[in-house]
Amino acid sequence: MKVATFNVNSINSRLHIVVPWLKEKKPDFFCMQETKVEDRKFPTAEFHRLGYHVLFRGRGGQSGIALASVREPVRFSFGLNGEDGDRLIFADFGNLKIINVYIPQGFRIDSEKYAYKLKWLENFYQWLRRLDLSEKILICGDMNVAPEPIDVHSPEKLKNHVCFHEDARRAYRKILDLGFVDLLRKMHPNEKVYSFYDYRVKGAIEKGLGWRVDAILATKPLAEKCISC
Amino acid sequence: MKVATFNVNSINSRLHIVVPWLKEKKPDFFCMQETKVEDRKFPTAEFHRLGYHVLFRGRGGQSGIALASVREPVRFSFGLNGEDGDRLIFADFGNLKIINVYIPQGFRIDSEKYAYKLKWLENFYQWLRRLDLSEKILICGDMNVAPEPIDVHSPEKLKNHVCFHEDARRAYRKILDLGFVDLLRKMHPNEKVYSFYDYRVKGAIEKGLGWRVDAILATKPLAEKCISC
DNA sequence: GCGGTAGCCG
DNA sequence: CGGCTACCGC
Repeated sequence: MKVATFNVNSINSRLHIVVPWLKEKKPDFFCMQETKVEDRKFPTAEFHRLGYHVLFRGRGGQSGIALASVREPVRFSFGLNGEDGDRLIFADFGNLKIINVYIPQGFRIDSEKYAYKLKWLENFYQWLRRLDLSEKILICGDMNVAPEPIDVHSPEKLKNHVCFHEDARRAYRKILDLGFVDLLRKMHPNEKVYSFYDYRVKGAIEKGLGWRVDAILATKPLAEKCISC
Repeated sequence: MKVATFNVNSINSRLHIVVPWLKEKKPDFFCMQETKVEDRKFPTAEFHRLGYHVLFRGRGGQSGIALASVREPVRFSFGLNGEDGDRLIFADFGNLKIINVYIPQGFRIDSEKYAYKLKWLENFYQWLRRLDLSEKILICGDMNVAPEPIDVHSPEKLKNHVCFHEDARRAYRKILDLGFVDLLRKMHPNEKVYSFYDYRVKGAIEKGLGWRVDAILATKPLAEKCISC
């Protein structure tokens, strides 16, 4: 079984990358964040053509989330208790449950948006607590949190960044401590692996100025089966 | 010798069409109107890469004009007596002079803009009178005038349109009467040939709702040599 | 920098 | 419809 996650920053502007990639890699599950499209403009047909079922929810402009899967989910829901439906998909595939999430970015630590991010993480934590973690559950997505110093290029300089600030990391850690295993880190305990480079930073990729803010988290029964990440 | 004219409606947005077309057709002269780009953002390198010299003048946003040529002009100027430099290029290639023009559209016949268009046509006429029409001279461009009923899809319905109104046609006719031959009409005296379809009109192309408002005019010594248009 | 939005325009 | 000018967000 293969699972992938990608902050697409507009699915319609990224189809030329996503479609060939899916054709080549054929993941069983493909989680997208920041689809930036209202539901009636979602490119459903493109996914169907590739043999995927697809769940999506967006209001256009910002956020928006989607999950493509070879199998059809037996049930699914959007958001945390009905709120913020364009930031979270829960999909139950019977033997596997997938949560695809786009956690708020938070703008600046002195902003309302950061307070909202911290509250969101707490709500998410409370919502996750109800789950039976002896089941096979995945949380995939853009966490907008780099959990450890190894996950950012300059831990000291970035300690007041909303994606590495101690309060966000603590709130995220609380989620991990429920019993979720960060698969990339499990498979590569000491390796610097980045999932995001800011394209406002000139030469970020060449200079290694990256972040690991995207992740796939698994409950222990599932993490044990992970062979590669 | 091959000459082409194209209202590009933003050269930077049209490069993906213009570049392959130039590679395939290799015209000696390529006249562009509505480049909609200020000079420092003009894609000079793209033309140089294709082996063209290029003249351009624009203030960004609207209008803007450019002329690509395999040969370098021996002299050139923009505008009519220094005015409206982003609507006209005069380029002297020694044995051939080319005038690339973007005549004002005029909005509506009851508007200031239409009065300006008529004045522009008169100024253009006065400017052209000074030329020696025994020389080989071309006027290429978006004339924003359909000269004859055959040049619009619905002559009766469009008689109050700024591009077919009698005053604009009369002013344009005065220019032709200086001794310029409309090459398309010379080569195809009775054929409906359109150079423009309004993309706000649904199905305009399929329904034949076109206009011939673009043209290549030649002085008689040059018109005689025309083999195809 | 590059996605999105809106209103303006031919 | 698809350019433009703007602004917003990450």
